[in-house]
Amino acid sequence: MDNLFEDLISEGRIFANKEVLRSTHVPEKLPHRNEQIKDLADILSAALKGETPSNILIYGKTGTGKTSTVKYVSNELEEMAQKRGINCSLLYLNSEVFDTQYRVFAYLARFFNKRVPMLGWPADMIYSEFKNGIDTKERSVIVTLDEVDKLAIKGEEALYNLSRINSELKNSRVSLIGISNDLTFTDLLDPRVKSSLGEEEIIFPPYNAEQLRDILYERAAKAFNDDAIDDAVIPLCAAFAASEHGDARRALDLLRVSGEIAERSGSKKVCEEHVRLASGKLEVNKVTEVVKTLPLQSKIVLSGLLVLSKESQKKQFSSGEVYNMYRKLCGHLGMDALTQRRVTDFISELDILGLVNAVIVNKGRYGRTKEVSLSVPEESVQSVLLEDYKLKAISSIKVRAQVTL
DNA sequence: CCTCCACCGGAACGTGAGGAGT
DNA sequence: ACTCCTCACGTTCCGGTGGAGG
Repeated sequence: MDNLFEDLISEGRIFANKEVLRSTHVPEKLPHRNEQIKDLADILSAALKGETPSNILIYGKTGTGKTSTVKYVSNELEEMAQKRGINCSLLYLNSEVFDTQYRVFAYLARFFNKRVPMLGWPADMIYSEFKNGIDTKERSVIVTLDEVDKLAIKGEEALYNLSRINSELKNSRVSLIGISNDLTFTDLLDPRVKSSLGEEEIIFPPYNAEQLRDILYERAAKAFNDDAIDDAVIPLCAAFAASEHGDARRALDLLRVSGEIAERSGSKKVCEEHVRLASGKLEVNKVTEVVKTLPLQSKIVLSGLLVLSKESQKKQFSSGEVYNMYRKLCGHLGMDALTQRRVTDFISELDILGLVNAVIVNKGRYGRTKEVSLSVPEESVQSVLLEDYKLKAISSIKVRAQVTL
C-alpha cells in the first residue's frame, strides 16, 4: 500500500452518496407525509395571496419528519414566491440554540439587516429594532421555531411578542410555525399565547415498519450503489427502528452505520449481519453518550458500583455497600462525599436512565434495601468513566483490587 | 405476634448562581 | 448597580416498611 489513506478514500463500492442518509438532509420526496404536506401548504399558501397565514403548531415525536416536512414546504413556497415576485421570507431557527427572547429577536433583527449586538441591549429595544427592520416594506414573513418547547421555558415572552406582533406592523405580516415533540408543552403557556400560537395544529404520527421501509428504499436508492445492499437489509433496519418509536432518524442511522461497517470490513454488499453489528454499536453509543453527560457525583456513584462488581463475584449490591464504596472513592479523589440521602437519589436517576437496575428488597431481620446492579456491560461504562480526568485516580484503586483478589 | 434491621423517600430548609426588573 | 426571584443542588430530620427471627 502506498499511502495509509489510499484504501480509505477511494470511493467505496458501497456508498454512492452517504450524505443522503444524514438526518439533516432534506429529501425531495417525503413518503407517507402527503397529508401533512398538504395541510401545511394549504395554510401557508395564504402568504402567496397577500394574506396572513394562520400560526401553526406541529406535534410529533423525534424522527417523524416534522423538520424535514417544514423545510421542504418552505423551499417550495419560497420558490413559488420568487417566481411570482412576491416578497416572502422564510426563517428557520432552532429554539434549543435561540432559547431566550433576546437571542431570538437579535437573530431575527440581524436577518433584516439591523446591526444589533448579541448581548447588552434591553430586550424591548431589540424587539423594536426587529419590528423596524421587518416593516420597511410590504412582505410576508414566516418564522419557524423548531423545538419551541425549549423556548416556552426561558423565552415565553418572545412567543407572546411574536404572536401579537402583527397588530404593531403596518406593511408586513408575520406568521409562526412552532415545532414541538412534547404534546403537553402548551400547558406551560399563557392561555393567550396558547390560543394564538395554535390556530392550526398538525400532528405527525410515528411511522410503522412498513412506512419506514418505504423511506429507507427511497433514500437507499440514492445513497448506495446498485446491488450494494442485500434484500433483507432494509426491512431489518425498518423493523429495528419501528420496534422503538418509529423513529426515521434512527432507521437512517442504522442503515448508514451498517453500510459503514460493511465498507470497512471490505464486504461488497451490506448484509443482515452488518445491520446487527450496527444495532449493537448504536446501542453502545447511546450508553456512552448518557454516561458522558452524567454529573460528576453521579459518575462516582456509578464507578463505585463498577468497582464493586469487579471486585467480587456478586452482581447485586445493597445501597449501603454502594454508598460505602462511593465514600471510599471520594476519599481517594480528595472530594467531600455527599449524604446517603442524596446518593439514593442518584441511584434512582441512574435507574431511570437504564444504566442501573434497582429493586427494593426486604430482608426481614436484616433490613430493607435497594438492590443495585449494573444493567449495561461493564466495559462499556468503564472506558467512558475513565475518560473523565477527575476519575483517573480511580483506576489505581482497581489495580489494587485486582492484586488482592 | 411482636420487634427491629437498614434503609427508603417525603418535607422543609439552606445556599449560591443566574435572570429579570428597576 | 441594585434588589428580588427562581431554580438546582444538598442537607437534616424523620416517619414508614416487610419480613426473619425471637
